[in-house]
Amino acid sequence: MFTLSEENYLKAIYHLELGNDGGVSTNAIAEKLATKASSVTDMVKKLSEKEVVLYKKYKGVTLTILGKTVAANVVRKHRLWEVFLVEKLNFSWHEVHEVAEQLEHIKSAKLINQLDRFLGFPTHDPHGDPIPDKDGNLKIVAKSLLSTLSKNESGICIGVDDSSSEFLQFLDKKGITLGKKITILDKEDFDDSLSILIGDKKLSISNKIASNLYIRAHTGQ
Amino acid sequence: MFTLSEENYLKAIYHLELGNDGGVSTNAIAEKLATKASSVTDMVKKLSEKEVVLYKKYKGVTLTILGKTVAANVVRKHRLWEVFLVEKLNFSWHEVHEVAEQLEHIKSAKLINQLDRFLGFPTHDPHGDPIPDKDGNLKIVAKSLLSTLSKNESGICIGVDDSSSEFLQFLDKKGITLGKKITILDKEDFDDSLSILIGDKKLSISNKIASNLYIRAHTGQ
DNA sequence: CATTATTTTTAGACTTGTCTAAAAATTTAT
DNA sequence: ATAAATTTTTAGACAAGTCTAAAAATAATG
Repeated sequence: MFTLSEENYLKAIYHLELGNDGGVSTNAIAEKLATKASSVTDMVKKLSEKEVVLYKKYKGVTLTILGKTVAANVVRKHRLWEVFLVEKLNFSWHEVHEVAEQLEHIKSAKLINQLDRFLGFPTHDPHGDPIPDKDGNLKIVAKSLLSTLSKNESGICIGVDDSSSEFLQFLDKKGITLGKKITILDKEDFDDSLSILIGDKKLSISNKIASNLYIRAHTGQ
Repeated sequence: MFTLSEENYLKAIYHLELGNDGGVSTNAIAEKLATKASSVTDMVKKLSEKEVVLYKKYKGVTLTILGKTVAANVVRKHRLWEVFLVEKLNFSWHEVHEVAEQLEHIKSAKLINQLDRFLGFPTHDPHGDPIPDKDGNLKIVAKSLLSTLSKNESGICIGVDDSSSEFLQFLDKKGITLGKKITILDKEDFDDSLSILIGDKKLSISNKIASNLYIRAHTGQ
């Protein structure tokens, strides 16, 4: 069994490992968890004894198979709860993270299995991130940043890179939500801003926005 | 804001105050929380400084108005989550307590308000206990123990006194659930056991069982 | 390759919540 | 009402998780 703190460390390492290949540095973990490197060192030793991470002094940290399973399970719970909050309790996608951070630590296998069933076995959370299955595996969907599409190409909005509350609220305001079809009408060379068609609305968005929106190729009409 | 531990102390004191009138003793709290009296003394001092309890050395503890509100809110969350688990996630009534003990500490006003709405504003949890409203008030329903009814009287089963997992599973096995009509067919003098009619089934139950089942008077047919 | 600069670890301290053992207060009983 | 029993509090210690400041290791630079 793992404490709340241990689970948060495992989750942080899990996310960092997906980004960088290879070991994760003490400092990177400290930054992610808004704590101090010295605290990370202490905790990492503990996790190493519990055999959920591999740790060599000064050499960074890697999750073991067990560690990865534990971490993925926390992520699974987080994302399932996010779906619940949005679909059943009418939360907006920018409101769910904070609450899910708490709910992800509730310990009950039956709870999470039944929740999964109750929600209809969703595969993605409200930000488009994949939900790991019971064994911790996640289905990777080929996705590209909207900013990489060319003029007249189109795709389905399937996720965000930056899931900060501010960005999500901005998207809400613009009417950009998951599942919508987006077509590039034009690209401005001097600032890389885009003119897009979303639904039946024409919008102009900056490159910064386009670099935080994930698109699945839209085959056919 | 209150820590998990503080909330558990407040909840314990809240429940103990409903039983005994007057101040609650250190020992009673210690027993309820399976901790030591010395730990209770420490915590009670802290709660006193936070102005949620009144505390005089050697004289026991009472909740302040604020303390009662906080405690009732934890109870409210506990019971709403129990309803959720039973109604939406197909938990049995004997399985919900442990999980609700965790869920009751999740902090989000919106979460609990939306959950309340999602569940249709329930007034009682799966064991028949009343759910405090947002202000901490609870509707007391007149109830009697089944063991106090006389021959040929009947009533609706509305709650249990002992909500241990064992007792609840026993009731499940016998087909005794909330909302069912129970009629006393006969009372045995020598052991106070009862012969009852529940639904269309005849059962014989001991006095111990009958002293743990709450009944609402059944007016009319 | 020697010297900075950076990263990481160690050492010691602090907080929260708990415990044991002993002291103090209260209650019960003779 | 005084002695005995019980309850409650105090004092000191411990574990988990964190912090600061200093030391050690690694990486970067001339």
